[in-house]
Amino acid sequence: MVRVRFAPSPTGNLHIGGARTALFNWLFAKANQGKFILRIEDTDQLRSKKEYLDEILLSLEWLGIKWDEINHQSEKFKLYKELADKLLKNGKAYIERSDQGDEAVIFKVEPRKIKINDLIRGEIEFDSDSIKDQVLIKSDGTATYNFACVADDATTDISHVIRGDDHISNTPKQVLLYEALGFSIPKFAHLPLILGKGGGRLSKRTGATAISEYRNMGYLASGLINYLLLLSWSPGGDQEIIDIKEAIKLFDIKNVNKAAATFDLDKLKWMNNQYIKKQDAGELAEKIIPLLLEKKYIEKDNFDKVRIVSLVKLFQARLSVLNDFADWADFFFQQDLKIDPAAQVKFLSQDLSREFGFFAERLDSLEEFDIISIEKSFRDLVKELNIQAKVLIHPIRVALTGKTIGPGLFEVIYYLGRELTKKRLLQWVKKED
RNA sequence: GGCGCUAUCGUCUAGCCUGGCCUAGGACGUCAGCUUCUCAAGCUGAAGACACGGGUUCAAAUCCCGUUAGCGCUACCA
Repeated sequence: MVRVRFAPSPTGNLHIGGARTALFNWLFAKANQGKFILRIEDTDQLRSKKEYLDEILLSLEWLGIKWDEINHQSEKFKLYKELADKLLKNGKAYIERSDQGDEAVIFKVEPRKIKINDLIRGEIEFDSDSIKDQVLIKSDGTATYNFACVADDATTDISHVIRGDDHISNTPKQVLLYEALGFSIPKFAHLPLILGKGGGRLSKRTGATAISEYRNMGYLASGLINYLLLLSWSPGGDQEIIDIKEAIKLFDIKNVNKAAATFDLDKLKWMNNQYIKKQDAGELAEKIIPLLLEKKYIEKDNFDKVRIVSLVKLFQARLSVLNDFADWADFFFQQDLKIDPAAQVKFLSQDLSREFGFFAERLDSLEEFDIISIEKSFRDLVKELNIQAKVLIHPIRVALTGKTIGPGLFEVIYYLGRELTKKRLLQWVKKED
């Protein structure tokens, strides 16, 4: 039975690297009908915080990574003590007393060679000469990372330890402990690291690290998952858009790369846009509505959902992140239009009173206020005025949306509605006495 | 410093195990064009890589050795 675990420590948020490790573990479990266990490594009582734990759990849930079991190291002090006593009894560990009289349990490292067969990297050999005797139980009575890790993996029957590259050097220390304790050794797979832009470690400076930040920026869990999946893994061909269901079918740990990968926000954005385009506009609207409420663009229990779905459709293809919608569609929700100064200078400097006035009149007299009729009335007007359509389209767009960019003008007019359109047009018509 | 890991376009990668099908494929990004009321989206095209040096071989991106560079670990943190 395949049993894997993801073991975050609640001393920080769930970040990109952790999420990728969790994803690969989860995928490996799913692909092999195994179990995915979440272990909270909270032995560091000083740095572990409840809010971090909550954030990690929430982020995993948001990503759709569900755990079959969960356990906390802070509740297993007794286990660690028992195992340490066992090593003390059979002479594989000793007690060291500090000047203050505190006692620590130390593991004796005998000189020898340790071989591990990594599922991703193949055989790696270490010499225990380079490993010092290891502290098992600290003088405050808590277990050290390597000891707790082995104790937990062994007693929860973890079959495969899939974790970050940074743990390779811990592996020989842990193998020694498995053997001393008489436990069978799990299979190891070390995932390459995810680097920040420029090659260094992923950090705040090189981009957001917390999963929750990506959620707040309006990334879709599906898009982020697909992007993460492609960091250091590929199905072996050219396919890139792989949803989670297909990923379970295709995932094979043998196809994990050995080299570290650099996180690329541009590609993440592209990927997210792919998923936004694929998603049903109604579902997308459900996710966008909270953002609009937050901006006070709409009022709770008092908005036209159908209209919002239509507006979402208007922008869907051009959204990299959900939050883009609130920025680009603001003119549909704000009474007082904010006009981009540069756009105003470029398109509204000249007097368009006559043209705007005519168009407002035509819209007013339209029997059917639909997109086709709006466009027809506009085309007729420019023909009569003997001007090019775009000469008038751009200024009107700026007058109505405050921007030079946006969806098709006639759709904009339709969804803005007759009255608001007229009002925004007429603001540019100089009154003559 | 010691130990370990890694090395294909700027980035993510396919190919490497099982040498010839590789004048190295795809994607993001960049640039150009098409479309068009703008911006996206879409479509078409372009530029762009086997880190270096030695082997082995009829033949090497692929196998071997070395060099260089990058990264990780080297805690009574996890």
